[in-house]
Amino acid sequence: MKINLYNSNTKSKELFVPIDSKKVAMYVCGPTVYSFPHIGNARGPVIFDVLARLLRREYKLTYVRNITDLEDKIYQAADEEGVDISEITERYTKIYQDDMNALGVKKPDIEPLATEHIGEMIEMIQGLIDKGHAYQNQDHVFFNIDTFSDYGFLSNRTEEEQISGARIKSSEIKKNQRDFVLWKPSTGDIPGWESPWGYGRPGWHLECSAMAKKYLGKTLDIHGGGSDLLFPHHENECAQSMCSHSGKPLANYWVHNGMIDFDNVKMSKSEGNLLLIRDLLQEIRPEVIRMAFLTTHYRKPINWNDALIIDSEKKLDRLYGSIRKLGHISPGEPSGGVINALADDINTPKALSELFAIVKKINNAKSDEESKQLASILIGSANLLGLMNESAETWFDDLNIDVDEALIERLLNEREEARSNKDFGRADQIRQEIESLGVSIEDGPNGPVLMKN
RNA sequence: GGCAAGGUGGCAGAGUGGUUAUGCAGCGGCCUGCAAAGCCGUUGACACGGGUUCGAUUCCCGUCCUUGCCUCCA
Repeated sequence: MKINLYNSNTKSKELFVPIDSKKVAMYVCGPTVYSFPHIGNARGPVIFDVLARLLRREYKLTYVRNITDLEDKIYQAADEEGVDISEITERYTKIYQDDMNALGVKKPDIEPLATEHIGEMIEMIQGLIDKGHAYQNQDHVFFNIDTFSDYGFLSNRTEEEQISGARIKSSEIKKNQRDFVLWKPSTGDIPGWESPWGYGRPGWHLECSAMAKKYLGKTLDIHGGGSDLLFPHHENECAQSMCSHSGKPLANYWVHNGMIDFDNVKMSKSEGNLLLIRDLLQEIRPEVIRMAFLTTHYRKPINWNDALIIDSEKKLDRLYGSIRKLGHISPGEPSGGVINALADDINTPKALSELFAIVKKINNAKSDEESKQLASILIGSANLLGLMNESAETWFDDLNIDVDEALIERLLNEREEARSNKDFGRADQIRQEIESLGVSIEDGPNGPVLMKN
């Protein structure tokens, strides 16, 4: 299997060749745990989950996704609620993990906490100071950008561009206004650790560099994250890591997922248009959300709206519909078409079209035997995308609405009686009544089947 | 202003230098008491203007428009 990935660094699709032909090291920037994750927070995890599933077919993958439990917004949240910082971080870490699990995102191999790696960070800062890439000033330590001539290579920004575009106020304690903080002092209730530069805490970008190095080595095969992290977060990670590791690249392949828009406006805290996963799951089944993500190629924006949800649900209806009458089917080997689509820069829309091609074959199959064989391939293929995790029975039975089952049962019996008496006017009347309750009826060879409207 | 992505049929959304995406919706059949589901067939597209080419939706240039990043953000 040859995998091609779009590398943000070179802005082109490249053949993926890991450093070790048997192993792959992948690091993805995880959440800052200070509030409920929103739908945008889930896109990356779902995409990288698909990539991980694909990679595991071929390689021994070590997938690391960090938890940032060390950040000023967390302290602010704790302060506002009047609770301990750990209460905030533990609560939202749990919620994040639960939400991801609901969406069928498998756990990464390692989920390190920033607060458990302060030692590694201090060590990295010291190394940078020793090499002349960082300097201390007024209890702060800054990365000295002027010592890294490649600064800006990842996000493709020249120095002039960074300065002309920047609205950062020039700081008196920095040598260059683009220098970023590696260590800063902590006062009051803000947590801190003892360090050679006084009591304080690390700057934002450092944790990823330190943890990536610890668990995966100096150069990663794949580094992933949202496209909005490209600058400055990943640029700064690169600077720190490369200067710490005598110029070795931090990652060979940079993979960035696109954002989710809401009415064509980016969903973000500052826009105040956050859609929480938790709230969404009240109304929508998790697999529908996952399908909605996979409908669009990962690098493009997704516009989130009701039509997308309805569409996604119907796609799943078609997938599950094809295996509905076949009983229990075990997942088989995924189809080559699906694997190839995913291997081509995670082309999930193409992979879905391959799934529907199998559905068509199942529906056209001449025998049950043939259908079942194809269904096994379908499920195995869909599983690679993290779809079709339940049985068709569960999918269609899960009406997910409040219904008076006894009432429907009674109406159903009444209708069957009318039908057997060829009183079709009455039968249709009852069907309408049932449909007004949110349930539709399908008459099949084995009697009527209920479906959600 | 700089950097980057994109404008595909009614909607969503892949892809391609020359013939089919796919899903939903529509239309005509089959099936059904009627429907639904399923099947068969079918309408319908590549922002605009140039250029390269035997031929461009696909490559190049320009125009218009949309979006993201440049500041915490997935």
